[in-house]
Amino acid sequence: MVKTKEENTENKILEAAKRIFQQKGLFGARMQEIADEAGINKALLHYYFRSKDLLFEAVFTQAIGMMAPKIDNLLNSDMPLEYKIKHISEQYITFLNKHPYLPNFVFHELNRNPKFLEKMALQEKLPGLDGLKRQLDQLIVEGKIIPISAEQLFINILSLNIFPFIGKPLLKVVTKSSEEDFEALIEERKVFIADFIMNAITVKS
Amino acid sequence: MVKTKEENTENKILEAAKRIFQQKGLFGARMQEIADEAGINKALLHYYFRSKDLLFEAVFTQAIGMMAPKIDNLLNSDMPLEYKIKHISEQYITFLNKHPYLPNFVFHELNRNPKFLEKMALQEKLPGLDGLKRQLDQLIVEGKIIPISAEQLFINILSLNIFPFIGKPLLKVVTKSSEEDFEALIEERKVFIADFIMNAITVKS
DNA sequence: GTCTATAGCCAGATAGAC
DNA sequence: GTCTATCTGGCTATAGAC
Repeated sequence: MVKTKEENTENKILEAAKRIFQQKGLFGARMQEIADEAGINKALLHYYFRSKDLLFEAVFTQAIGMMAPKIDNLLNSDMPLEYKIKHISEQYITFLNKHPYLPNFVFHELNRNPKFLEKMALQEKLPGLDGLKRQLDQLIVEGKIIPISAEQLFINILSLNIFPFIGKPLLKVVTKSSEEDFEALIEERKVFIADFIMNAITVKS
Repeated sequence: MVKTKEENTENKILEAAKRIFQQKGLFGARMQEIADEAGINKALLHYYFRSKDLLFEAVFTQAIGMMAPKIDNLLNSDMPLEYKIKHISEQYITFLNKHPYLPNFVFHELNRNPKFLEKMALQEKLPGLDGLKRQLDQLIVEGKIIPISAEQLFINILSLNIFPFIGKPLLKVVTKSSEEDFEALIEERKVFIADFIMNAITVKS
């Protein structure tokens, strides 16, 4: 009987490293801390991943890999625009609720070291805007939505979905929300964001 | 003749520390690096600020102090809502263009250590949503805007203005923008964001 | 106030037994 | 594969001359 994925050491380390790196960043994390979290000792970390940098890279690559497909889905599926916008927020927010540290982690490290994006050959993996652009042009010609650039709409969709997770500490204070209040606000956004965007771009008859 | 603000040592250190901390974060920054940037030696940093933590705190407090008044302006000035929304983006984006590392820095550190917000007694300095709420209620009753919660509108305004600066590395790649292209996109948003929001909340006659 | 030199600590990495 | 013990370098912080 082979060990399950959760039980083997390499995976235990990755899971522990994920938790620690995502909360503290590359420089804030300690190898000892990760070892403790994984229930093993420091030497084993180096046995499996050679160095802190390489362990970090493994965690970071996996994190990007979790966020990218969701974006691709928004941009390049064949569903109608309204359907996609109505469902992207629900999917994305549900996903981020399970991984609340992810946006802060990914964007902080990307800003610190943008060459991650090139280095990992993500240009080829990351989707472009061509699909969305075609879809928008069509709807604009039909007079169904106002003229809007795919770039700006895309930036808005991502902003509205992701920023609340990054800005949570500040937003909680300004909106005077308890933890439960804020969770409710986020939950509400699963439909609120889509309505807001559709209102903004739909041509009223 | 007294030294100008820019020339005195304490201020040279603060400016240098700001640049380094904002790019690398508390743990990524090195005291030696800050000393070099300020054109002095490490010992002087400790002479003026005692420790790395205290120097960091000085920089961070100042950073928060730069962002908060802009938010207060949005929430608690007496101007009409449409005027405020139309001008907040222009002001905020102009400001962030001059301090592009600020959002990433502030929100990363707030997530790492949310007690900064309480510790600095910012609850009293940070504005609440009461003013905006009253303004919205009035407009809703008059039938000029759709029913919308002040909390959600506030989160949206902040998201649309701030996120592009945090997400820049990713957004540049996905939108296939050069540095100049992306700057143009941001510039465009000074008016685009306001139009987008007003479209979303205005009741069409 | 500003400098050089150094103390003291801590974290990443390795050696080597089992 | 997994452990304990240890090396090594680098970083914050301080001592002390000027």
